Amino acid sequence: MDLALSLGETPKPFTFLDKSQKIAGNDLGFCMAFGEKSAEADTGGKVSLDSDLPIQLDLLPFSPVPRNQTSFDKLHFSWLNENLVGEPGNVNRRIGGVEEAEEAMAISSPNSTVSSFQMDFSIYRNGRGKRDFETVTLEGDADRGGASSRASDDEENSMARKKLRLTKEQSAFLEESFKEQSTLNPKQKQALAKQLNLRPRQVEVWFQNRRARTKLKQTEVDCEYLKSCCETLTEENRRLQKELQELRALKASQPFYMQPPATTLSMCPSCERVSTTTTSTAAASPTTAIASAGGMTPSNMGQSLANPKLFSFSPGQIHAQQAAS
DNA sequence: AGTAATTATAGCATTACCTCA
DNA sequence: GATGAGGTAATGCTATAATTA
Repeated sequence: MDLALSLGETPKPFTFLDKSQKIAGNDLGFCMAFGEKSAEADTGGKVSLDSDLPIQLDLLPFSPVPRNQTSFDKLHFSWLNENLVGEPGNVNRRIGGVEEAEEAMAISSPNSTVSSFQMDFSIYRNGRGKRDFETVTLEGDADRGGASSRASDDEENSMARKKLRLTKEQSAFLEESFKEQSTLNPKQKQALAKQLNLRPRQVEVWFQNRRARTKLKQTEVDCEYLKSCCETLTEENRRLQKELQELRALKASQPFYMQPPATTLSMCPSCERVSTTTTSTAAASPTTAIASAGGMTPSNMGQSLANPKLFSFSPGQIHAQQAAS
């Protein structure tokens, strides 16, 4: 049994003879052809495909990509740069005129069973040619985001939660898009989904997960930075304690040595330079001195480490100031 | 103008699936 | 072949903002 699928305004005759060339080519995903044996649709809307059923899926590209382009760095994410509906934090759901028609095509009406159902056809193979996940999902459920864009309860019950694996090309394309913009407005999402032959919800989820990964990575980096700061300060504290001990020992051995007045360090908020004021009470410890120099208490020093600006003077500076006084 | 309802989306935590050692 | 760990797609929930009636 041959099954031909054509998604687009101008269905073209299916030329299965061309499929190998189309697959072999590097043009991304607007025409997919697979040699499979048979298709059985179950009531859940899934179709499992066997090995020699010829299927061609033609999709009209949202923004045409030249056929001779072979690397993603040549791709233009024109849709990312357009002044499209909806800014982050200002989601515009009003679509008018041509855009509305276009959107209506992309977002199919849940009630329409004829022209507006969205077909999501996904066949993925891993590197060894093994079939990872194959479904053909016929869904009248448009992407809405949130619960209603997910499979209906019936579909949910009838089909187990399958995990698709994005192809390398899809992942790379999504990565490139993410580099340009970490969030998508609805139209960009639609366009990307169309280009990658994914459901908009999948694109949305991918971006959400990608943002989460980025944040996690950043947290790890921050953690490492704070750790190194902590180590540096611990080492510096150790050094200053040692120095203090030496000074005390020196003082004990030379009781008639002129004792300098105790100093308190303070930082000028404008120039961020450390200045000293002579007081009658000595700083309890070098750590206290450092903390007071930054307008901090030792207990909140840790928080300030995250912001180097707040702790932008080196212990050496303090030392020099003390020596100068 | 103020308000409640609706809708879309982001963030987050978690689950479930898949791959690989 | 079984298994555990890690990666990640998907889900569920909450909070927030924009829009509409």
